[in-house]
Amino acid sequence: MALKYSRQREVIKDFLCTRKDHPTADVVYMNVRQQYPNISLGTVYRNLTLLSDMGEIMRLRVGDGVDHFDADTSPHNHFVCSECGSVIDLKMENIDYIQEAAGKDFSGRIDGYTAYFYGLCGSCCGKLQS
Amino acid sequence: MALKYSRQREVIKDFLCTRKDHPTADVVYMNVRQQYPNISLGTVYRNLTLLSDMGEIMRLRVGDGVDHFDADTSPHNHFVCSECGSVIDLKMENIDYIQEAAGKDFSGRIDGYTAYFYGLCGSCCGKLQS
DNA sequence: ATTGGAAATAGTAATGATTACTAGTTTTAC
DNA sequence: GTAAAACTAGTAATCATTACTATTTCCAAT
Repeated sequence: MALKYSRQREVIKDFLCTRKDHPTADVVYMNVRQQYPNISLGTVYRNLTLLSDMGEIMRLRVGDGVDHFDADTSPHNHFVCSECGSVIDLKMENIDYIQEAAGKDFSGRIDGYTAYFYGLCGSCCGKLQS
Repeated sequence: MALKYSRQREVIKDFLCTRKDHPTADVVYMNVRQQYPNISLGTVYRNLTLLSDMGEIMRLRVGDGVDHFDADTSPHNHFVCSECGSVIDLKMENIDYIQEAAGKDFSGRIDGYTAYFYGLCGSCCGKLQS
């Protein structure tokens, strides 16, 4: 009996599945509280960690000091806007080749990688052309 | 007169140049205090930020919750050991092509990327084979 | 060389994301 | 039904980093 059902965890997972913008724990908390008014922030954090440990969701450390979460666990890369901070999915060819490249002259074992691209998102790009 | 000389900044930069292990602000603080006993942690943080803003050093956000700093500003990639947490330089071919790949089907502007590889370093790899 | 003011410093307090703790509640295997 | 294990809400603690403040240092112009 490793894992027990919890309504809170279900609601958190369900909410995350409706979003494609990689919300932070705090954003998840704010939203989930609409349907589940007295859920605790600690519960949100614990379940997000649990779900990502189980591989049901992904934790994104994009380098802005706050963890983001993604219900889409299929392999894909992310873009982070330097202006507005939004985290966006990238549609691009597979680049797993870089993992091979990294392992060529390395004495340890490489299990994976994370790649984040940054710059200006489409919306911020337009705004700054005035 | 934008930037003024400071002995503290010089000592911090000099120390960082002697290290290839990408120390954290706290490690820099501990070590610099040997030659400069009453330097403040805030001064270390402020100068590390200043130096990286000027492009003299690099700030590495490897996703372990602590910033690491690197005096080597030439383009290269990093490996993070999942076991011991050490951050190691990788000797590998240039992979800037992934930035082109990311920009192909993207409406914004891509200015750069960060790629971190993870797994077991050579030393931890050996220890876990018992 | 003196000096005025901008930039830097030490020391400390504040911030903010995340984790830990605790007493009580829910789930579930028997 | 029941008991143990897992979970929860609420709160306190942690820890990296930033902000604040009174004082000191650097340096360009006199």
